[in-house]
Amino acid sequence: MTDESVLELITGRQDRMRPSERKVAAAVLADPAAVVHMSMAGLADTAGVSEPTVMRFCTGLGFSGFQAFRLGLAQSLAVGIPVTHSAIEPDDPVEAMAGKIFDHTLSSLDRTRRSLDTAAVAAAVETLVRATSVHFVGLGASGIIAQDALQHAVLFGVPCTAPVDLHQQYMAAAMCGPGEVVVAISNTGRTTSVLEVTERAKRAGAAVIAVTGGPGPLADLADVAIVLRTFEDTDIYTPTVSRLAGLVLVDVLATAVAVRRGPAHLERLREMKEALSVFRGSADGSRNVT
Amino acid sequence: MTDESVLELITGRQDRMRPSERKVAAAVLADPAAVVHMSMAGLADTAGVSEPTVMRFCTGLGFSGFQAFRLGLAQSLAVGIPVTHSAIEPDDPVEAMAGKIFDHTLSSLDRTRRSLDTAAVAAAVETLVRATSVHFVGLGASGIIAQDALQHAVLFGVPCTAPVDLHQQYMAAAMCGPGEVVVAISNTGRTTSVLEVTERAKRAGAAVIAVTGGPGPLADLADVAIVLRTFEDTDIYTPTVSRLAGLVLVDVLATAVAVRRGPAHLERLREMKEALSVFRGSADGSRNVT
DNA sequence: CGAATCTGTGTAGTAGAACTACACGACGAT
DNA sequence: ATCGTCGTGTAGTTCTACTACACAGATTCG
Repeated sequence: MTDESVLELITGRQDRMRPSERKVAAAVLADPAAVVHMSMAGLADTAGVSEPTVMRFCTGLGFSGFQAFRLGLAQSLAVGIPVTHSAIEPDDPVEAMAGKIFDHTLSSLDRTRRSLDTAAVAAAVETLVRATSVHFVGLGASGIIAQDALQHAVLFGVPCTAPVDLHQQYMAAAMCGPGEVVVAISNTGRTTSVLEVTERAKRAGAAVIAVTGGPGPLADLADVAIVLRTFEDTDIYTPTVSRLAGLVLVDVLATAVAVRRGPAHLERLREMKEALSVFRGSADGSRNVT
Repeated sequence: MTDESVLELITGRQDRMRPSERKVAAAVLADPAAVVHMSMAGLADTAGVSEPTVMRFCTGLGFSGFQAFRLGLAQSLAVGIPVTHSAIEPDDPVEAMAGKIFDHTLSSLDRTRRSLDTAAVAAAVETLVRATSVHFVGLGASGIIAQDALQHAVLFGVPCTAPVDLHQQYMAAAMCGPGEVVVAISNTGRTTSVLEVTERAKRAGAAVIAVTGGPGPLADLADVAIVLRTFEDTDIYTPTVSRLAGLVLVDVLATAVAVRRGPAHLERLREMKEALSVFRGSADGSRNVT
């Protein structure tokens, strides 16, 4: 599993390619979905080159042959074409926009999955398991992630907070003692307020887990830094995928910690989930999300 | 694009299959990743049947042949194997759990994408464009979606609210007038409090958009019902994907509405995003998410 | 400035793959 | 008990991916 999609790979290398291979690249980029169902001869024909050229194109990309290339391309497409390759146009109908946004989200989460540093995640889990209490801090979209993490508090098994107010965040950080953990969330990793809160928490003796979109001040500051790589939000139309990646990470952390806490803890959770069904009219207690 | 993954398709049909085809199904289900790189002869061999049987298996599933089947399988796998087919075990290492949760999330969002009723989304956009103000209501995980929607309020271009408190939600609903829109979010679609709020909003003359995980009381009540199909959360280990699907939908609605509001509105948005950079130490104004 | 080499491309051939027509055996029905 | 049908494997065919080789153009070195 590489951390780059086939489409990215082609785009990146096409200027280093030989002229005729570049023709193939153009043909693939023009209509990737069609290429998936083509034979080698078909692609060679539409690109206006010979079959061996297509073959060289595939091997040059690192694939063992045309078959492997086609398979890889199919997988990249399944996960969705990022908006980098199909931007959202103002006059798109709603269906097209929905499709593009879902595609972009999926491919972006796919990148996060591929580039995720599992060792860092494991370290974070270890830290959280040892924690006596956990504080989630973040502003804006990252604040949403913090609030969502709080909803999973029962899974973490220790008292959790996620103050929405910045001052309250700072107060919580300042009152931290050893054994407490602060999870600082910021996609940019350079939101000054969050950095200040984090610094204060460290000084107070708390362990800091940073959740960020890339290296930066926040990651440097933290004891454990989890980087969530997504496709950058360059355009105004571009949906903000970073918060989704954050939520998935919350899922991972919460379940991993819950599992580590042992079967007794899980049993209590199950009972709690069943009890939640009183808020619903039907007696269907198997569902667990409102 | 069908709304079922290949793995689901096989699982669903395997009891209606002929004995030898069932062998093939078992072989595929046992190690789908390996099958992707097999030849027809290879699969026939590991399943203990002849090549034409494999062929019949593929055509029986609705594929034109083995090639098409293998391609479809590859795409299903790229999107991730849902936990239905690879459950989370308590003694999984963190890396495995992270992988499975990401896989499950991706495949679940893929299902949402495939089964999304774009006509309903278009209708919702239409309703929102006409709105004089919008209120988002929901509790628990769905409350998170409401809060996230509020973060996109600027995109909607009209005053938005998303009260966290249930009573405040009810009050907002009761004070609605014609032209106002209530977006009611509930994955189960049967959370009684949310139903009450929604009913009250309708009586007050507001248009109601329901965001729910399936048909039910809430969907019946709404003027426009958007159903987000995900993989059901049956297990306690299972991550809760419904909120992610909700967030993506929020993205879709927000961008679609913003685009519909015209270029002047978009220009104001761009300026606002640039202004947001003052909260960051660096002068990097191109990023837009904290 | 010319010859040699090397890079880039297409041609021809081959092994193997996917797909198809057919035949055999087993089971159920009349 | 025999006929028919359903399920399965065998043998053959076509088309596919892949490979070895040869030619043309550019480049470089004598």
